[in-house]
Amino acid sequence: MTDNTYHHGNLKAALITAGLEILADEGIEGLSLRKVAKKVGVSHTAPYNHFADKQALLAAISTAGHEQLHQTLFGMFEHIKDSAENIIVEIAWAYLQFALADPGRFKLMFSGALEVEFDHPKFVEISQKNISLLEEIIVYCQNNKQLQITNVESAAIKLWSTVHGFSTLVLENQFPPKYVKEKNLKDAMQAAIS
Amino acid sequence: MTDNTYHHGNLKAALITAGLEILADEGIEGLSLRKVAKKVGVSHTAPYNHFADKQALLAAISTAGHEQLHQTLFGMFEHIKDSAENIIVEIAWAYLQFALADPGRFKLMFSGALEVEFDHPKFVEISQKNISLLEEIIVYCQNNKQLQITNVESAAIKLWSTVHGFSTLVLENQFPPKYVKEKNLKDAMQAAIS
DNA sequence: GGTGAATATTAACACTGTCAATATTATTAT
DNA sequence: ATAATAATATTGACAGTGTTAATATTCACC
Repeated sequence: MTDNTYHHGNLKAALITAGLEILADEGIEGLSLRKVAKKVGVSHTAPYNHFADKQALLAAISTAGHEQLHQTLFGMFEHIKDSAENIIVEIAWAYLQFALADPGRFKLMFSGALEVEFDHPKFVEISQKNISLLEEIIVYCQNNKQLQITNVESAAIKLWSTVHGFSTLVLENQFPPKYVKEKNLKDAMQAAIS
Repeated sequence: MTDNTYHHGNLKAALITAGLEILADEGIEGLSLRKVAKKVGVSHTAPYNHFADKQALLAAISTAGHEQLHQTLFGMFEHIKDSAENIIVEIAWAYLQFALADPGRFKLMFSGALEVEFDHPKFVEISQKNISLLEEIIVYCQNNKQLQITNVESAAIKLWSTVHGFSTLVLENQFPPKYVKEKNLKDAMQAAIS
């Protein structure tokens, strides 16, 4: 219950947010257990009381990232769904912006730093939530005549695949420069998901 | 010129292939500079005569992986182009199989372990070669009436994005289990890229 | 054959994840 | 409330990591 003595109080949450900060500041390379602990002001083995090992901490940070992504996409959808001409493109753009805004976070989220099945039901939950949101968006666009779809589930997987693939490849500089110039990135993206 | 004395002879190439072997055996976590050196039977600082740092070695291994991918896809295309009903699906399937066959290699290839622009023109070259192959395939399918396309470049980016995104998300277990059961993985993929 | 360049080795450094042993605080039972 | 137990944190150690500096060996060439 105290706040500056032996017991921290809510170390678990503090470690996760500190991890996200390090991710934003130094990228995925700088994210070490000891550095996270030091940032919170705690000994380098204190995290072991809350996470089995580094993997578990990374998984928790990754899950927090997925929650941020969900919040970003959900907020975007709520904000534009009655005004945007092409909702899908706007959502895809938000996804790419999320990746570019904090590449370290995005890379951790999709770097398989997790043993999904067993340990982290929370991750499965948020993952499900994200794809459900995509389905919701698709259904909305369908009703809105912005989209013609027969199988919503397949459409969601397809959309996520394309958007995620494009974002990843941009992030990793896999496209030859002439294909994706920075200026017309949004045009390139629109062409890629159309 | 000798083969078992002080000078190794072709250490650079040996390090790259040893790196690929470790990647296949132990995954990306087990890939350390020292382990690669030990596998080749050389001191742990010998690699520094051929690579500036670990990043440079990883970039070289990654480039070798891209060359293997190119060879795989090119060979597949040559083999099926006159017989397959849906070339695109077969190529996409080969891409996914390449990823699943050696996840460590695939992850390294697309894990941004490189400072593309400057150091490694070879990487840019092979990257260009791969997307050119995709374009070639698309043009072939276009002539073959398997595909209707207006802009080949955009189509290549779109195809690569979708296939790569789907493969990555499968590899990282991001799809909820019910969406992609192991048995109908190919069906799911076909739906995703159709 | 001797000289310089290329290549390899040994030794050391700071940093990492992890474990064992210990210390402190919180909670619960009596 | 006090004693016992659980929860939480610390210190110290260990092997493994990337990297650098200093040194040794071999190669290519005059």
